[in-house]
Amino acid sequence: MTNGEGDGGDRQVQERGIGDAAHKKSYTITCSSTFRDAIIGLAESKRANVGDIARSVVLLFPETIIAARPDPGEPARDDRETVVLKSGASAGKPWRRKPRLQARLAPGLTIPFLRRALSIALALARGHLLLDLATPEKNSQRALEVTAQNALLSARTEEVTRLRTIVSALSFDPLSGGVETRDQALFVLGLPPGSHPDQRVIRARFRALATIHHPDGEMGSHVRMSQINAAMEILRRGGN
DNA sequence: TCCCTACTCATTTTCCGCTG
DNA sequence: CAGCGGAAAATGAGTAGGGA
Repeated sequence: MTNGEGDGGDRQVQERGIGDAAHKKSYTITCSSTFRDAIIGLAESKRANVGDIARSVVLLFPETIIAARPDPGEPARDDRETVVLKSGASAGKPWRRKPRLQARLAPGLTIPFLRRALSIALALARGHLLLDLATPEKNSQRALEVTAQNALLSARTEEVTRLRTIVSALSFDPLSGGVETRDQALFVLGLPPGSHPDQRVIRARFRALATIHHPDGEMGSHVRMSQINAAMEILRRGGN
């Protein structure tokens, strides 16, 4: 594998703010097999990975909220997974070890803290925190969970507002007279006027824009979506 | 416009050193 | 000495840039 010492490309990645491997650490999170399976299942259902889930909770929730969560804990003494090496000098040899999750995250975190963060993600996914929203005064644990939920909602609202601003700034201005010509259709789809993109490109562009501007979406715009549909219709009729 | 190359990052697999 | 855990190595996916 490459060693991450690239020059130009590395600079570009850092400038885009994607991050760099040197400032991440690989964590081995030992946990019960039940907890491990639940987190993996959650990750698969969300089309994410364990690192994404842990990162989301760590970013969105105050440290005190995560620390206040009960630690799901280490696996029981008889709770072990067997791993059989598939290659190398020890191929075929079975290894018994504690069930684990692995993730690459920023350094400075502890395993119990990450287990707590993942348990919050699990509780959210199962709707446990939402249930507690209705009865915040019942006890302090529930109050903590409501605070956590509110923190999540607040951060999410902020993010949506920010994304709306970005999408609005980057999107086409709706045409006052609607979409009537081929050039106008190309403009709406963000394609150069006079160009002749094939249907594959047009469909791909339509799908990308529809994902952003569909009225049911968080960034939705009924006017833009109507003009995107009209543009698609013109380019489809016109053939290419 | 397409393809190839170079690169980063995430995930999976493996191994080595520590501990009981 | 075997089990265990941390982390390195291997592998795969994704993306940008440049040249044909």
